Amino acid sequence: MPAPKQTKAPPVMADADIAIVRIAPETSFKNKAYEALKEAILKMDIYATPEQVMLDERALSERLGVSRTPIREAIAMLEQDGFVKTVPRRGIVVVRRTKTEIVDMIRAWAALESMAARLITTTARKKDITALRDFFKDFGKDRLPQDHVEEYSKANIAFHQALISLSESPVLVDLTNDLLLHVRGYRQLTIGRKDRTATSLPEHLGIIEALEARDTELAEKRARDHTLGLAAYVEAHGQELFT
Amino acid sequence: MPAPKQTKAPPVMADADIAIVRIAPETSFKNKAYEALKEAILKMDIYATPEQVMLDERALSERLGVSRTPIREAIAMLEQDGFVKTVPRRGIVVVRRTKTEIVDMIRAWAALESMAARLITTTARKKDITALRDFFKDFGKDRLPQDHVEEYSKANIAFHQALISLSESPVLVDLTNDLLLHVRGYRQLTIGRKDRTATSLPEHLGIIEALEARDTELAEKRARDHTLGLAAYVEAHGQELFT
DNA sequence: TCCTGGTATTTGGTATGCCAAAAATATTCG
DNA sequence: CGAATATTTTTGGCATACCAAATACCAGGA
Repeated sequence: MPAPKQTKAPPVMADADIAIVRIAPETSFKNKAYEALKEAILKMDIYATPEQVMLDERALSERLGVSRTPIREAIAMLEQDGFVKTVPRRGIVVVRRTKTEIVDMIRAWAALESMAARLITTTARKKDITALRDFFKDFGKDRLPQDHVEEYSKANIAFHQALISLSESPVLVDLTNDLLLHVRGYRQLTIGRKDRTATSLPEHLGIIEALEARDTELAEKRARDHTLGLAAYVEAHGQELFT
Repeated sequence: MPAPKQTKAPPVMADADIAIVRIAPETSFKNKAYEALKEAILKMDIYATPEQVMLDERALSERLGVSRTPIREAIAMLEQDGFVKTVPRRGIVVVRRTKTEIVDMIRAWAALESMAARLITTTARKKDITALRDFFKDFGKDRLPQDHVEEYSKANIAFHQALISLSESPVLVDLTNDLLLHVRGYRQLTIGRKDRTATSLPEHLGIIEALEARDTELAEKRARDHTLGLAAYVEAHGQELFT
């Protein structure tokens, strides 16, 4: 790139790169509708309501103040995610997963997380690994997780997400987040259970130790077994939730 | 449920469940367009063309003989899959993955497949496991894979898909297939390489043996290492493909 | 010739309207 | 009264028209 001429030049764009990246294209209605509907679906306790939940395009478009077109596109996206299923001339139903499906998802999650653990042992910085302990700093002998289930549950999810992120693998992160969204509503009812919460913390610390020790095989195994334990728990005790 | 009256009843639906599930709702234009576009994208050699490939809604709608509406819904779905990315007022671009992304996907694939192997050792029937050998029955000492790369590549993919299916885990199957679609076009250029093909067959047989022996840990390890080997290979030798 | 404006065109985004199938409701007839 | 039937309403699918932003193109002037 040639140096700027020293003579008085006509007004040109300043040479210094002004910090203008690109005018942010304000998200389209389609994407706004997608986010809004996704959040609404995740928020509603789908497994608590007895009859199946239906969505109505026209009602939604009126509710969100946009036409049906962007709504329909958002629905199409949600259907790809597996959150809803549209039945022609019938309606749009919010998908309920069966217990078997949830267990299956948790197993896949275990697979992805154990791979993340494996990668972390070879690439992550010690500092970042140790930082994982912070998620549980509020819990200990004098403040047991099983006495603060709700709070621990949040820390738990945050820990797992941070763990996966340390792998620096966008694919693992994305896939896991997707799975977590499906399992989540469910977690509120099961993961928080006291009997499991008690064993959860030590297992988490065990994973962190293996990561710090750069023991690839052990870290993978502990991460896998921990989440598979959850799967087994749901399979054994989650019956009543899927009537 | 009350028992049917024994008196001569007026013509009603037969009691025996006739195997009619539901009149198949002939797929909508939206879904047809989705399948058509997906196939077209996968078929085109996206990594061979120098300039980025763009799609045009109007051209597509004319080409497929439908209006833009179902086309746009199909595009929205493909975008969820990560096959295309639409830029407002600019166009729809077919996404190119970088080498790093492909490697990342293969790692995730390895994670899922190793979990499948794990599950198979505890649930699959001996007969079905043994049947996996059939995919390679056309290859041997007198007919080396590296001399029939194209044919072996197909057998290879079929084997992996059959393997995952044996896990009887819909989630693992779906996630793996999705990943495979992204990696596939790529495989044509890399997996078929002679140097790797030579080691592939023995590794496959090793996996099958571990499955037959119901050795959970070993099967998992072999499945994982086999696919991670592919990831390492692409990472090391796939450079020239991503100019 | 080259730069500058301005104009026409392209392209995705959105709103509307109509259609047919399905469901819900009303009606008719034995 | 009850069941079969006709009618209305509901609902997703699709086509079309218009908009605004981004781009491409073109004419005029230094």
